[in-house]
Amino acid sequence: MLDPVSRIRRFNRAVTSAVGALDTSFLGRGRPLGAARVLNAIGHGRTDVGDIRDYLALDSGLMSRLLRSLEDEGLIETTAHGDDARRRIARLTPAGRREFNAYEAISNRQAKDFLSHHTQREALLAAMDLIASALGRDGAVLDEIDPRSDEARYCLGEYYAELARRFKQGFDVKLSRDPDAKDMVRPRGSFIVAMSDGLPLGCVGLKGASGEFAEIKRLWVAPAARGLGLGRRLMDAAEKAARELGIAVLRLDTNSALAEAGQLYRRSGWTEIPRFNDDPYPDLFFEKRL
Amino acid sequence: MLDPVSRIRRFNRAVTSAVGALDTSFLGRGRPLGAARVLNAIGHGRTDVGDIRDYLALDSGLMSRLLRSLEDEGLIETTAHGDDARRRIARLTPAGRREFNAYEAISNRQAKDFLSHHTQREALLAAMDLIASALGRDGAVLDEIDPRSDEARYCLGEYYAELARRFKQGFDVKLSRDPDAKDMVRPRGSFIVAMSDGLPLGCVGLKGASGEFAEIKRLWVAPAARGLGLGRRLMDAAEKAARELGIAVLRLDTNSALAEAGQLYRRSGWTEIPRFNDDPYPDLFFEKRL
DNA sequence: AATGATATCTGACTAAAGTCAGACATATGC
DNA sequence: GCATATGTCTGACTTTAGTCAGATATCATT
Repeated sequence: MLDPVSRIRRFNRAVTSAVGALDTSFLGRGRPLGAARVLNAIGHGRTDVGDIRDYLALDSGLMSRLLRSLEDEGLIETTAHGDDARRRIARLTPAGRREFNAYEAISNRQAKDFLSHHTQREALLAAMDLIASALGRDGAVLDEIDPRSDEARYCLGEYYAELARRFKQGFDVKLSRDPDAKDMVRPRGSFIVAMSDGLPLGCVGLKGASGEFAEIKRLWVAPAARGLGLGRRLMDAAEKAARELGIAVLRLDTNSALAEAGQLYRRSGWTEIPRFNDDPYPDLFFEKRL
Repeated sequence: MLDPVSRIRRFNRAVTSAVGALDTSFLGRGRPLGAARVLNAIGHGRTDVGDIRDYLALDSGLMSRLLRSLEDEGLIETTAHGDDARRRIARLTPAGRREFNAYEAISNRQAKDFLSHHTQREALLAAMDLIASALGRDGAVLDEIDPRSDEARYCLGEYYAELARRFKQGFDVKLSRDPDAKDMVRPRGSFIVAMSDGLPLGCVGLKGASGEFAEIKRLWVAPAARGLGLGRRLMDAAEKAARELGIAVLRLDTNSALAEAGQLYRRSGWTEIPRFNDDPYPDLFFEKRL
């Protein structure tokens, strides 16, 4: 009764019926599920017909007919792609936008209903994040963004909060050598986030232009996404950016309380070096030559 | 990006594609999904045709045809129900059992694959338990069982472990007034577990025959299932059993460290009374007249 | 300009799922 | 015993999903 496989299968059964309920409620708008799925994909910003076809795993003939039926209903318009007239772009008409909003409202209401019936909301949401990340393990996309953007600031906030929890003496950004955002933007450096379906799951900063070496800063992975190799991917991406910027030597500082991070560095070709700055928080220092 | 509704919807999307993958793998056995679902329902112990129809939400005509096709394949047999000859009972033939096992193997393999790709297994399983319980909130079934059965012993083990965590001074069953199992079996008392799809989610004991009152003991709800009103349901079931056994006065002892429990008692008609035993652990005592 | 690759569309299918009215046998209440 | 309700089955549909072989237009390369 405790065996992991039956626990997973119990989860599968519970979730299958929940998904079925959502599908059924979508039928309430008098449109087959296939057409509703295409409309929703377009509404969520997928405009390229081929892209939608891949995403929904549809046959090209079926896709074409579904598009036609939505067009006949006056919900979408299709135009040729500017660069390549073979490709088609689908867009919602105002009527289509209204219909899409109605589907959104159904989904949102279901989500709210679910939440409102439960007291331990944060635990439930954390569990959902964890599972969504685990299921969509290949789903996280790495993006280079501005370290002052909302997504980046969210990641940094979580990162600082975690340091505060894990360091015995707490953590105060002001006491640490906080890198200037401009040093983490090309051409001097870079800032990379891992996004999964709108949720930031991790980040890393490459702080360049401070002499003979550049630094890796602010490597963070959301608790929900640990154990999926995201830290590795972020580090690889940061190294790649460093190479592109012509950086030859990378350094970083960390704290021995962050054991997973230390392991990751050692396993990916970093070597420990003596202290190279006077920041009060780190007690471990690494270098890697590219 | 942090709003609860989008987090739930991200979870929905992740899970929808996972469910789709399981469905697709079921098609590998050359049978349409509808027939496979019926076969699996029968294999999992649903034998009553009407019950299967409700569970899978099938039209009676469709259901009948699916049964016929499984019968033609030699996988099931149907017979009339003993009490009511209108109702039909479906059972697997040996060939059907083999085919069902093949589907089971597919599900089990998928579950194992999923686990083997992740490092934080316990966290993942705990999250799945939590969500499965939350989604299947009406799914928990209360059963009266022997307090020496595996399910009961599992619940009690979890209960003791939780007390040990929550009491400052720890918890040792041997120091407490551990009720004799025979006092929690009819006709003297009762022991009730809440089972959800094979997983015990909670328990409560009714210890009778010790004089002018009976006692409620060992009320426990699994962390994954808290906030769903299961404690209330268990207490109601225990009171019902007490009434059936002709018990007029119920008492219980608890500890103020278990705040939720105290709240539950107060909200369901129990009144605080002076200490009525010398057990070292409890510091709060309640009574309820039926 | 010719060739081959690519993106989409059309026509002609099949399979699966779902619907509905009515038939039939059996149960239940008076 | 009779009327009514219930559970299952059959026949005759419709709708949705999915498949496949070309047709057509466009792009990239030589």
